Amino acid sequence: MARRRVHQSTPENERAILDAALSLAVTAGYEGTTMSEVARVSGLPNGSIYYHFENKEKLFAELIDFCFEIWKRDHTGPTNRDLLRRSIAGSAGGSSDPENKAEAFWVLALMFALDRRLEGNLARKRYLEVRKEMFEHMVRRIEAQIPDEVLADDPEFGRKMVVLGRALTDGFYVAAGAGDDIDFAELADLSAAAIDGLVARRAEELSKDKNS
Amino acid sequence: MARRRVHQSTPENERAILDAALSLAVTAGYEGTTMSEVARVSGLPNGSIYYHFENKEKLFAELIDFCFEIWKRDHTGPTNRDLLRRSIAGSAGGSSDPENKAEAFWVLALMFALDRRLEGNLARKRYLEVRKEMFEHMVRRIEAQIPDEVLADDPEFGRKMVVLGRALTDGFYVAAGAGDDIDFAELADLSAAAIDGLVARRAEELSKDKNS
DNA sequence: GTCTATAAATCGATAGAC
DNA sequence: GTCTATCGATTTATAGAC
Repeated sequence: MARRRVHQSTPENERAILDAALSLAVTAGYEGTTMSEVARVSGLPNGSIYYHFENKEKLFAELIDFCFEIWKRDHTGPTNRDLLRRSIAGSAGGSSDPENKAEAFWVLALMFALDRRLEGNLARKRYLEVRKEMFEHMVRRIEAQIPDEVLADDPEFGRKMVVLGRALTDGFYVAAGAGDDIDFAELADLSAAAIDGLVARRAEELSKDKNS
Repeated sequence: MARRRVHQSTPENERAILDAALSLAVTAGYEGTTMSEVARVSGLPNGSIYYHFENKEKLFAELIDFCFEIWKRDHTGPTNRDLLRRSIAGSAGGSSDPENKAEAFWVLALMFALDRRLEGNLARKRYLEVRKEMFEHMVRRIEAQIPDEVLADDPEFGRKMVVLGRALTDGFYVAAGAGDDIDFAELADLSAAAIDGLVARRAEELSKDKNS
């Protein structure tokens, strides 16, 4: 028999609730995920959910934070030259890998972005903040790969490339959700090549201007 | 006093119901749009909705068809060289132009694509069919703009470009929904340039291979 | 065909025993 | 802290008068 500590706060149960909420929300979204189902999947009774989390909004707000921490951990390695390729390729595995929290999170996030009836909802507000943090995070990473002359000419160029990259990533998650018949690995390469091409072309134009 | 015809089937009411459903669904999605609200906005009582449409699923399935017809009408002009640019630029005006049915439709469509709990839902099934038709429609249009040598070398190249273009369009609608601070017109140009660059590069590679 | 009233099911949330 | 039972609000859909 394993020892069991009795008089103690049990964050394990909160983890179980968050895990249950995530796995459900990925396929059903915010409004489609009911607190009863969260209770059932987590193995806890209905009332316990409301003991650990004040209400549905706050549960999902904490879920956003919970997932963002995982995302940051997965996207902070010092050596990673093709974030975009990885993100897009990851969109394909929505249903195949249930343990891939980062990808699961992204689908939930898209629903929060689109559902404008959730205006004012605490969880949606938290996601929009996280979305901005993710954006700045990726701007810092991509600017290191852009020639200095390009950034000197247009300091916003890196941000624009991130906007493009995020649109592509979001779009491929939509495609995965719609069940489009796509070779995600190949399209991820094409996407990366398309953005690299824009950077190269801009650098080329600038060097031409200088020599004239 | 205007004349009023009494004993007659009234498709005007069905139009009013479809219009009401669309304007609501754009901001609230499928599940967020209630039949009571549709009734209220359309000006008809609750029961009349169910007289004209069998149930919620069939109402939305017909709404998809209704919007697709508008979309086809707007995207079939013989002279239109930059579909992608227009689509992306249009994503910005989600809230500004309430009469822009084509753009409104796109947002509703994204929700149908993402909400996997609607598996088996008639309206979602209809959208996925329409999504395929839209895809083929755009493939035909883009292949006319791709050099023959490229298509001879890779007959699927046009389809891949449409996949990229659609991902970008979908992604920018997500960005608009999230309220991202973006110059959509400029990003639309960059997107078009990115895809044009891929085509040009492929054509360049092929002509180089031939001369070796 | 139009409209009211309401049924049947489900949701988020709470009360209170243990 | 855990669990059951249930409230009150909301949703889709129907029944039936007009």
